[in-house]
Amino acid sequence: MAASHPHAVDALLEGLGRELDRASPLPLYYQIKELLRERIERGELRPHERLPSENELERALGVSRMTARRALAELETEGYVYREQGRGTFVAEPKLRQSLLRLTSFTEDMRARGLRPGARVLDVRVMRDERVAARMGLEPEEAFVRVRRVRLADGQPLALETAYVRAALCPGLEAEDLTDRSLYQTLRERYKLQLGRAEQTLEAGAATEFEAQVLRIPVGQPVLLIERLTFLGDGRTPIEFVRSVYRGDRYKFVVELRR
Amino acid sequence: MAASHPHAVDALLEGLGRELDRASPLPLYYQIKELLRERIERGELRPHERLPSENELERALGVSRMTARRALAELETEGYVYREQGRGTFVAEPKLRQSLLRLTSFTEDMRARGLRPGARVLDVRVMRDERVAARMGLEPEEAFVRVRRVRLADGQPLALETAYVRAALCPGLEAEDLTDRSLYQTLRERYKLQLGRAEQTLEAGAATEFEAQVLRIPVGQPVLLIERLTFLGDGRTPIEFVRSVYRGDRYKFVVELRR
DNA sequence: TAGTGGTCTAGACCACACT
DNA sequence: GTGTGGTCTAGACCACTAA
Repeated sequence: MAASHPHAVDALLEGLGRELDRASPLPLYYQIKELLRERIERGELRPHERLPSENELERALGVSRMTARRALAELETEGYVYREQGRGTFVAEPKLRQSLLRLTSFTEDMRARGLRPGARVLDVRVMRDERVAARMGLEPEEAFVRVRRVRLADGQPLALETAYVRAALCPGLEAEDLTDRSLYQTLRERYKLQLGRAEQTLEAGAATEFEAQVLRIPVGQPVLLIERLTFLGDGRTPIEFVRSVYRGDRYKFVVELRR
Repeated sequence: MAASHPHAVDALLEGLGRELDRASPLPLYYQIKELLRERIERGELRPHERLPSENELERALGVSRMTARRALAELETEGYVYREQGRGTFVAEPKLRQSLLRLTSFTEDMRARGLRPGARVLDVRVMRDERVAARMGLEPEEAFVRVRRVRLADGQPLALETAYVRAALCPGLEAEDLTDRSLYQTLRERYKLQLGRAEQTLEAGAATEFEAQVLRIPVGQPVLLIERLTFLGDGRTPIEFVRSVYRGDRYKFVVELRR
């Protein structure tokens, strides 16, 4: 009984016991995992607070140790908790969870960095592009809305962004004003398009004359080239291909890798 | 007995049985997983080829089903195999494996790309570095083993890699020959250090004189700078800080973003 | 019907941390 | 010493797939 709040775990276990549904088709380990995850995300369990041990879950919920163990082990691989042999299972820092690879828009990315996002539209047109279509696994005749914008951070040019969005999935997008607006937010709110996953590549390059002019840097300066192929919620339908050119001196890409 | 090559699985099981070491301190499930993973990465098991079933592993290796199961289940979460109820366990497409965001060594990264990894050691020393220590959240007096290597892909220089490993956690590392050897594998197998997660940043830069000479490119050419802070399995104990400089014309970083 | 993976139980021994 | 997580065993029943 080493916890600072002796009754905290007991109260938690009681709640879990009430919510666990043995008649449900959902596996027991999954139900336990989800119940714990909800409490962590709602902040009812604070970072570094101890979760029930395998033994406590076993007794309180009437499940075997392997079932309790699986719930805790999956929470660990998903980054919600960390486990220490001989000590227990504890809620992980939210920072670590957030920095997991999430599909974010430029707007969200800048806000997370404490910068004011912006966008200046250079060009919007409906067009075809065989290479982009091939990259997305589509027919060469596929029509795209191409949106070319300068992305700003606190008013300063940070990136040149060229997005190719499938015209068939968002009719009329070319008429939208995308100045200082998130494209992803527009797709979500106006066209009800839920984004799922994206395949992204990053490489180093040197600024071309056009890029240098737009980004206000000398020709040949290092730039970070980022290409992203985004899919809808089903994980298979491509929706957009984006090529972005970031100033190398002002932008750093951050990822969190696991296992 | 539905396999197209009825004896393929039998031969595989025989090999596994010989390599499994019950006296090893490494867990059985881990050994089985690694042996299968090696065969997949070496291409001995082709995509969509069936792996031994849990039952077959159980009988051939003399382990319990849960142990065999855990090896296969972890291969699944790591993207190496897919499992279908009632059918079996099969080797996944390499493309899907690569795009998953995993904490991989240079060695694993190159193998996944179908290239032969290598390493030429430039310098190994035990030293202090206040800035690196601060970056890792350690006392300024902390001692590191600094390993500076040229990383090769198919024999060609691809990156300059400088790793700072905490000397206290791997005594004698400076005496190891890390030529053409994975540092992570050495940490895992010789020092029993399990890596957990890593925080990584990527940015674009221009090659310095030294980097250009080592990578055999002109000074000022674009390079991809990757810094990685790696933690042990507990997710909180820092173990190494690595700064890598990749040739911009030959290396592309791939990530898969979700949600 | 036989084989597969998915879930679950009820034990066991171990290394490790705390006190 | 007690409690924790890490590994492992030897069973069980189920849903699903394929012959």
